[in-house]
Amino acid sequence: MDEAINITPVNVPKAADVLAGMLREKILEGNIDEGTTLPNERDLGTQSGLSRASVREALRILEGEGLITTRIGRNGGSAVLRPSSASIERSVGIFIRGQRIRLEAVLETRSAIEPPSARFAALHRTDADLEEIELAHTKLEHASRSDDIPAYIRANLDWHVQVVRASHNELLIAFIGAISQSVYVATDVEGFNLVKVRDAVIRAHRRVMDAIVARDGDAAERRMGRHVAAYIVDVRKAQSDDESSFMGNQNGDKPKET
Amino acid sequence: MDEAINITPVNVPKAADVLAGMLREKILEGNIDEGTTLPNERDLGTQSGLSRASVREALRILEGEGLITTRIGRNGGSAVLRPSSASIERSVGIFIRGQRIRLEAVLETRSAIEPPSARFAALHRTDADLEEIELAHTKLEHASRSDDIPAYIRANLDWHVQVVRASHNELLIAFIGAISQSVYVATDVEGFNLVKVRDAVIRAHRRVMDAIVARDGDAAERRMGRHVAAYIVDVRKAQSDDESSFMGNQNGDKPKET
DNA sequence: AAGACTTATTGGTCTGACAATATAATGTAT
DNA sequence: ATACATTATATTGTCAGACCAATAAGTCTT
Repeated sequence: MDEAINITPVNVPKAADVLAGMLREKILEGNIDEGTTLPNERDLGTQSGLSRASVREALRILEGEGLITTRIGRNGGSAVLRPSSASIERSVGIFIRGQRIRLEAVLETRSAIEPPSARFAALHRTDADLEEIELAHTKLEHASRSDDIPAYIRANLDWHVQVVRASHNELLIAFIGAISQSVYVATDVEGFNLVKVRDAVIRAHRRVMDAIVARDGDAAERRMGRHVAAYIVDVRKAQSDDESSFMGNQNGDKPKET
Repeated sequence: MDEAINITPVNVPKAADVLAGMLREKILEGNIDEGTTLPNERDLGTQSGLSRASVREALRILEGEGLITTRIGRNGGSAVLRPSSASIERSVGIFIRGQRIRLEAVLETRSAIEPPSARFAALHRTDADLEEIELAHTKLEHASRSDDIPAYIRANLDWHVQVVRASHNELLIAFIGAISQSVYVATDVEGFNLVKVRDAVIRAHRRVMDAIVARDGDAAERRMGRHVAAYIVDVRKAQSDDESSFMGNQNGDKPKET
């Protein structure tokens, strides 16, 4: 009896899942131009033999995956989309909040990704990339001089994103973008964005940029590594009184103002 | 007239989106234990004032985000789930396929993430982590000795995943898991898994493991960096005849057999 | 030619019903 | 009393059909 029928657990996929899977494959196959609209919901129903309700559930799934966008009205419908990093950013954000990822771990992840990204930026950059990075740096300096802390934090974040963009590695860009929102929350803490710290940040950025301009990958990686390491130390110092610093809350939950 | 009413584009969220958003917040808030079931669809309908169809669309969205799982039957319903890395893996997979990310970029991403992960592994590892890594290494050696290439590739991949797991950084673990599938496809190429290469891989792994055992972060990062760099060179060499090597196809699309 | 009106197409939502399924409750035989 | 078969029930899965809402194409008027 050891070689009995022995079937696997019964597989009962839902109609909407099946249809979503079929459409997903068709889209990822790549033979459909972006912007092309799928048949309308009623036609999809008759073609697939499903009700409109099931078709709509399938479309909601695909919409959630960032594969289509749906517009109302005449000439509306579900248009095919090239999946962007937005979907990665969303799932990473949910993961961080839902798993209560420690702030420390988010910064650690950034400190892992950015130095090699800086290396690739130095190796693969174009002149246009340099302009973007310089522009972000100028905005950072300006925000720092005018003591506009929120603008400073945003500009700081943007500079880092621009550097990674210069790597021309879409996955690294997506990963950095995904954790940026959390890093933003993390660095919005009292006593962290003091003038002294800000000046050090600006000088460190300058050194990294020099290496990228010179296409010196080793130096770019090394300098960026030191920079983000110092960053972590400063953040840790600035919030040492806040013990339970996980990322479960969307609000800033910054320490009390004194 | 420069300061007219000037409203932003009209905001017309769909009923299902609104409900999904409310439920998402409630879940991520964290006050609901995993496994708790939401009210059934009809109750959700009456409570929210929406039809069951809209409620179901909302639930499909949440299901896609990995926040709930829905079971049929009495005592069924939608149970709250802790979001796992599975959702990240799915969105990254879609991104890689849909954006036609170059194979080169996937390997490059891995070569960026793994060396710092090895450093963290050396710093944060437990003895249990070491056992897992050793186990994976033993399997790798065995597969190599028995010339079981598929098993060898899987074991190789698993070893790398185990090292990153030892870093105890959930985000890095999720990222590596997400690109592992693509790396698997990438490394399943003719002429890459020769005995000579396999022996070098095993020796390199040994050196990385020694550093992790010794809690030597610098050495672990350096050795892992050299290892994955050599990896890329070997892959590039083995598939130099295949020009259009992007990740748009789920099948192996390995070079023709000679 | 410009603007106002009409109409057609499409997604958005609701209602109500029935089918499928998994568990709970109940009954029955040992 | 316990093991097992049967029935009842709660819940999701699916469908059909209708109407509303938004948008753009078509048409008419001036």
